[in-house]
Amino acid sequence: MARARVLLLNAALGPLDYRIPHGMTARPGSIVVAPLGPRQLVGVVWDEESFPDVETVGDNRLRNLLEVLDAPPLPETLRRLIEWTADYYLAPPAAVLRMALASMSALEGTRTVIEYRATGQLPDRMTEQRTQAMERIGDRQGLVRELAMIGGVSDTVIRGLVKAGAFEPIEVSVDTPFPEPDPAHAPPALSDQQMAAATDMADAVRAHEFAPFLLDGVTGSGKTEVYFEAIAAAIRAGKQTLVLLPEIALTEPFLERFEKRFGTVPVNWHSGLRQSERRRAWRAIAAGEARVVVGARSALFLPYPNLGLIVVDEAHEASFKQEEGVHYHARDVAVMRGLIEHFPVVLASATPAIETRHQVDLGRYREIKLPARFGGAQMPDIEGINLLTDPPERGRWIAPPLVVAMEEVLAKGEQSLLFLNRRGYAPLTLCRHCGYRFQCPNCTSWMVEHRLTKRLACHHCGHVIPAPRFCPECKEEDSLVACGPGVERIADEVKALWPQARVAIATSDTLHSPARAADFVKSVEAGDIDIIVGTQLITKGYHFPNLTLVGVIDADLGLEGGDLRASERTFQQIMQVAGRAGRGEKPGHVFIQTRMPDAEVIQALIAGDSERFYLIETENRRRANAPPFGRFAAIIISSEDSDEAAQTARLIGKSAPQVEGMRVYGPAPAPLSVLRGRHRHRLLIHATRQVDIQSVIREWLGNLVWKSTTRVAVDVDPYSFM
DNA sequence: GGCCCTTGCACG
DNA sequence: GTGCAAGGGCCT
Repeated sequence: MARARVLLLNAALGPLDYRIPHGMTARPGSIVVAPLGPRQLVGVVWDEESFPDVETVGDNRLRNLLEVLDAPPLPETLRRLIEWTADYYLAPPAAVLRMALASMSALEGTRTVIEYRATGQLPDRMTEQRTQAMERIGDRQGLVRELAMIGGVSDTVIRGLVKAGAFEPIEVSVDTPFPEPDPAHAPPALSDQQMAAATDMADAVRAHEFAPFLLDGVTGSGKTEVYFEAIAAAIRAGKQTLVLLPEIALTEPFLERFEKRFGTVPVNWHSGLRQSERRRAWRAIAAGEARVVVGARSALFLPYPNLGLIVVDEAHEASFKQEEGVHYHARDVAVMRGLIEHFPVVLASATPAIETRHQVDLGRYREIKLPARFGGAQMPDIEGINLLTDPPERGRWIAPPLVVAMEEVLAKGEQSLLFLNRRGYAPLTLCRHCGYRFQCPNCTSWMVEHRLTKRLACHHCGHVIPAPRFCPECKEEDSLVACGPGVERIADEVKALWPQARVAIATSDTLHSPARAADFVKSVEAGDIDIIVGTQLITKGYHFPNLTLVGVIDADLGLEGGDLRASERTFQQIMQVAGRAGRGEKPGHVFIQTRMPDAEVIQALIAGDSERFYLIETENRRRANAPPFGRFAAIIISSEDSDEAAQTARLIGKSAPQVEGMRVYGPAPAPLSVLRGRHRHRLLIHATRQVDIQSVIREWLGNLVWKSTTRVAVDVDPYSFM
């Protein structure tokens, strides 16, 4: 009898065995519908040998599979990638599988609609309406609704014409094919070095072999142009390419550049797609018809049958690490996909992660360094402003030297950018009278004032309240004060200093849609903006030739958390934002405001010496046995019930195994001790590379039981320690 | 005795 | 995840 082991889309469930009924063809990878109790679930037929520990049940207990869905089976290599990801990140395989089957409607098979077009035959009876409709429509084809619109008549007129034989129905797939990018559309003129780099990558694409690259070069050195040539090689070789971007805000400029080079935009994949767009993209990807896909990290697990290249742009970005559900790092899984499927993976970054640099040092990744173009933009001068000796006035945040520099730039008709990685007006609101502080009811965090929308908002759970007029505690009016700066407050300060200056705020609040982002870019390019105040959103991707001054309002902000990547993150962020200055003909200047002018990061930034920073930081990591030399994992226990969470945390802490080379810290209440109404506790596990940390944790937690209302999540290679 | 709510477990 | 059956408490 034919059996199938099926991984169902249910994270709580391991693989289950089913009978393949007579006449049904189902093999590993087939996407099927299976009965589970009274319900029906989608799943994928899996390889028998993948789960040796699963107990097999007798034939008599098997139920029949109900259906094989009309979608291409999941490729064998993708099944291996799903297993690896589940194993490495200690996640249920079904939770990883869900990311591959990211569109339920795409699994329902080809969907068609009926469109109509003129037959050339005239109806027996003509009316004024019919004549008008037929004239206006001509030989166009469309849905009844569309044709009625074009013809300027009602649906009934069109239906009458169909009945009379003047229009005929045509069955059309709702999923119209995507246009194919043309590698010969507009090849760029590359420098010798760029050409050599592009050739290296293209060779690897054609050789069909695993080859990780670090494509390293300052902003403006042409990284995109170079990897575009690798993409061109993949298209010519009939392979699919995936380009991963760290955030949706960067897709718009990317699409534009891509279209200039290849004559059409690539297939776009992100969480904001509508169901119909998602379905169309998924089917094109799974059919191998989508040649180039650009997307957020969730595009990584889609079932490309024929992937030949992955590019991870801005590969150092922490947003590639997923912090919910399956805690995977898209950069690392991308490299694994390249290894399993034998193709090159390009990590592009002007400020590579320490982990990535280390792989280069070990000889595992090939580094391709692009020098800045001769005669082109150069890295700007970087200067520190010591806030201890040169402070701004009370209640102001722009120090006098920066004010002077901005004044000059403004007078020359050039543009400035002030960088502060804090949305809103002020991060904390308190009552001067009684000391009350506005805190989120669901999270351990302050409510951030947004003066533009007249609200207070929690940046963790999205809770908002209207801006209060009096203190809810002591009822005193006019007693509320804003503490600390956000970008809106900096913008106010700018307006107070230069009332005539045109100021734009660039954050995810103001540039929430691609259209808004495009408008913003246009108005800056057109010279309609003098001063931009922005968060990390504007640290990458954009290129404004007339922008010659960058001011970092608070360089110490990123160092406050004190986690292991604080220095690195600060360095990368400030290098990225500094790269916005002087990208055209004119030289740029960068001012970094700091209370710690002697900190290594700040010194390295001012010296413009990234090599020195990498050396020092790598050495610090080596000494602390931090990644990439040692490893971390976190166990996060959360529950709506505070005692229950604490109790489970203690239980897990008490049961910690003694392992050579491994230390367990905690449990302790998480820094964000309440998040979205759940009380959280954390344990941190620090181990040497020799420890098989996943196996240890699997065994450790596998022996314990806790209430089903308590969630225990494992974060392997954590980026957030909150 | 009957009813409701909570809890635990199976689901192939 | 969800449906169901078992167990315990409490009302009639």
